[in-house]
Amino acid sequence: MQKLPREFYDRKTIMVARDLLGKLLIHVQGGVERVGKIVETEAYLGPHDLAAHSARGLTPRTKVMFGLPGYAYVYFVYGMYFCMNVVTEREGHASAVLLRAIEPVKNVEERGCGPGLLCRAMKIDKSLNGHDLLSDDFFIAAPARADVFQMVKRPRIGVDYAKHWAKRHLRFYIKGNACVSRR
DNA sequence: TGCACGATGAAC
DNA sequence: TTCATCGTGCAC
Repeated sequence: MQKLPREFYDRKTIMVARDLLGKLLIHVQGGVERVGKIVETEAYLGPHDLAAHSARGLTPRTKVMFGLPGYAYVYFVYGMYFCMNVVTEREGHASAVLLRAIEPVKNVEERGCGPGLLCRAMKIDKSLNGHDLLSDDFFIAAPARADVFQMVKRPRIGVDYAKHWAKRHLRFYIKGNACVSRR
């Protein structure tokens, strides 16, 4: 299991979003190592992308998105869920990849289908906002044996307000995966 | 200082 | 289609 290097994140956001499929998200908390396989992602390209939070500019909330690649951007939505992103590209580019679903691999008791449930299952909350994903307690790694799969591209979920940006196929998932069979 | 609205999920 | 629930951003 190889931890992804900084250079992995310092690339085109769409490439990062595609390449994150099949990778392992690891969160070690209180001596418990939880592992989930990433099966669905969405790319948010930067301030010019009207669906991205960074389109609102640099604010206390989006600060992490404007920072270095390879850091976690965790935010609170709808008064009850957390969503986790991975910051991509150079500092100031303000782009990120939203992790939308994981498949439980180890020590994950709940299903992680959907960005809110993913965070709940992996015990990810606001305290991990701005956390370096090259750390030893919260990171992403390539599995020892990469599985073969087909990738599907679709429009992103819940961003209808973003005009033409809502139509672009910036959502990626592993074909046939149980988590993303609907919508 | 107030308020409309979410990168959601579950129920109906 | 509706609702739970509250932080964020922007209007005033």
